Amino acid sequence: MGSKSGLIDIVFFGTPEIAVPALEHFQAGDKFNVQAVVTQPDRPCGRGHRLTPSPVRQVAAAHNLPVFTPKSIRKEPEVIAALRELKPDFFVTFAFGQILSQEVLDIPKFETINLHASLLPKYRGANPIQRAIINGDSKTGITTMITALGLDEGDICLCEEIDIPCDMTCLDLTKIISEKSPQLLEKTLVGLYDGTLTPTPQCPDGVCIAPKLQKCECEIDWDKSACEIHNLVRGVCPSAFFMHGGKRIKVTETCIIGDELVIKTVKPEGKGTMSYQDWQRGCK
RNA sequence: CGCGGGAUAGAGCAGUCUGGUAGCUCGUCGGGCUCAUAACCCGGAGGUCGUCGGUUCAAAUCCGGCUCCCGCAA
Repeated sequence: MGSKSGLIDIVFFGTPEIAVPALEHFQAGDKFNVQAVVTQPDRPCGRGHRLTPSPVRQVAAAHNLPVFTPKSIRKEPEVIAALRELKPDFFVTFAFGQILSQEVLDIPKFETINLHASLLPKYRGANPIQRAIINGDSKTGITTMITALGLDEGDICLCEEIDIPCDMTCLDLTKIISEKSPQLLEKTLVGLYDGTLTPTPQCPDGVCIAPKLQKCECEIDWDKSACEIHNLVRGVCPSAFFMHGGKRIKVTETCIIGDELVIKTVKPEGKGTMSYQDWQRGCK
C-alpha cells in the first residue's frame, strides 16, 4: 500500500517534453504518490551548449520531487538501491531513453509499465510516431505494456487508437499522444492495482520495427511521389529538407492539390520561415 | 567562450571585398490595354540600410561595442 493513505506509489521515468503531461497528471491527482523521478542527466544543449536539464527534470524540480539522473541506470547500484528503498508499487516509463535491466524491472511490488506511442506490436522501437506518418498510415495509437527486456515486447495492458488525418504533422500527433497518455497510464495502473486488468501477450503477427530516423532519410528525393514527399515533410521532425547552393533548405509545410505536391513554406539555413514563392524570388 | 549564417521599403533578396545619387523581383496605390484576368504596358508612394560609437571631405560599405533572429552539432 502507499505510504500516504491509499495512494499508489510510483516512480516516474521519462525525459523529453512528451512525457511531461503524464508526470504532471500523476503529481497533481489524488490517486498517486510520485516518490521520485528518474531522467537523463543534464546535457549540453542548444546554441552555446549550455548545460540543460531535461523537460521532465524541470517539472520534477518545480514540484520539489526527488530526482535521479543516472548516466546508465543499469550500472549505478546506488541509484538502484535508493529506488528499492522507496518500495514503490509501480515504475512508470515513458520516453525515458535508457534500457532498464531485469534487476530494475523487478523492484516495484506490482509492475514496471511502459507507454509506447503506437499500436503494438506495430512500430516497436525508437520512432513510432514519425514512422506512422511517413508511411502514410491513417491510424495509430498508444499502448501501455508490462515492460520486458526485449524491445517493446512486453504484454499489452491497454491501448487507444488515434486517427491521423492526411495533413497531420508529427508535432500535432506528438501533442495528441502527450495529452492522451496520462489517462491511459492511470487506467492501466489502477486496473493492475485492482486486479481488474489482465495483460495479454502481443500477437506475433504484425510485428514491425520503427527504427530511429537517420539524417539521410530526411533529405527529399524529388523522384518520389507527391504523396510520399508530403508524408515525409509532415512526418519528420524537425524537418525534411533539400540542398540548394550548398545550403540546407528545410521544407516546413506542403499540401497535395490534385496529384500535385505544393510546397507552401520553407526555412532556408540561417533564415526564418518564409513562403515558397518568397524564397524563389530571393533565389534568382 | 562548441562551429556557422543573418538583420537594407509591407515580403524575399542584391549591393559590402574595391567607401562617392538606395537597386531587383513581388506586393500596394493610380492610370492604360482587354470580353476578361493572378496576364501585359505606364506612373506613384513607401528606407534614420538592427543599434551605439570610431575612422573619413564622404560610411549600407572600413574598425570596435551591443541587441535580436536562425542553421549545425549535442
